Amino acid sequence: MSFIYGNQRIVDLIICDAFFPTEDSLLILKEVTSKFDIPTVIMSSNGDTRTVMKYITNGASDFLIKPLRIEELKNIWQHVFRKQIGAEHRNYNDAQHVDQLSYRTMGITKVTATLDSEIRENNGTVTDIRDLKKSRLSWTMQLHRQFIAAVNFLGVDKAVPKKILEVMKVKHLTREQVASHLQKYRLHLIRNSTQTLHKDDTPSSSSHPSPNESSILRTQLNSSADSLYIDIDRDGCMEITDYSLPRDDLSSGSNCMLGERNNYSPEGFQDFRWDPADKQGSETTYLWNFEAE
DNA sequence: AGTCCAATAT
DNA sequence: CATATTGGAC
Repeated sequence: MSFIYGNQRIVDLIICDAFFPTEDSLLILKEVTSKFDIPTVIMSSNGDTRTVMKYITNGASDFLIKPLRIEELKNIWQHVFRKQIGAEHRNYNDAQHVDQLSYRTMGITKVTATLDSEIRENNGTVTDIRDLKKSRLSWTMQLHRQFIAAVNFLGVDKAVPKKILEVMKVKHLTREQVASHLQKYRLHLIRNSTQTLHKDDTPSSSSHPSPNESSILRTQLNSSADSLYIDIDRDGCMEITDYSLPRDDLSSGSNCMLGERNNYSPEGFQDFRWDPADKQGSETTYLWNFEAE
């Protein structure tokens, strides 16, 4: 509170844990809202309605449930902006205005760290954190399933990134991402095909082919690649799903399917069951099968 | 030090 | 578009 009193002019937003160690966060919230009208965001691991209501009715601008995803923090500047609209009743369509506000909000981390007003100095320097840490699309089982369905729909030989993208109908998915996945998918097709075609060969060459061997096998395969047959996904799932992607600007990132890091098993695509030899015989349906004609 | 794999470069 | 390489997380 002493910091806020001393820096009220440069504090755009307050983020306060509900279980502040030494002070009652509710008291802080009440005092801030009564004296300063600084947007205050409360966060807590406890998100039950009564708790949230308690803080909202006492003036909290938002209530965030921990653990937080970066997507949830990304848009908290809106509370600062909303306050500005109410106070000034102008400029709310000015994109540059928004940028300035969000940049100032981004500086808060620095303020709390240094207890200093270095925000201005940062103004020209602050870069969007998305520029620093680009997230990667996580090909979840379901997304992969849709990918497979699209590929099978088009036919393996006709399945190219652009067409796959059209068939999949997944918002914000880029052609490049599909192309990358397709590349890996084909690689696994080839790998497994060579294993099957040479299953009677010496086990050493098929299980751990040398670089030379694999490239030879691969060229042999390329000629017959068109004859590879791939089963269509059993449920033919073509659900339309909205997957959020790195540069997406969702106001609520709660359903964001983009993981910070994918959760593939060490075996690579085992989670996708690329491997037809997967032996979990029960209800497991192979996403695809193939056979050399 | 090495693997994995989406992103990026060619 | 296909293929090769990179780079960041593990």
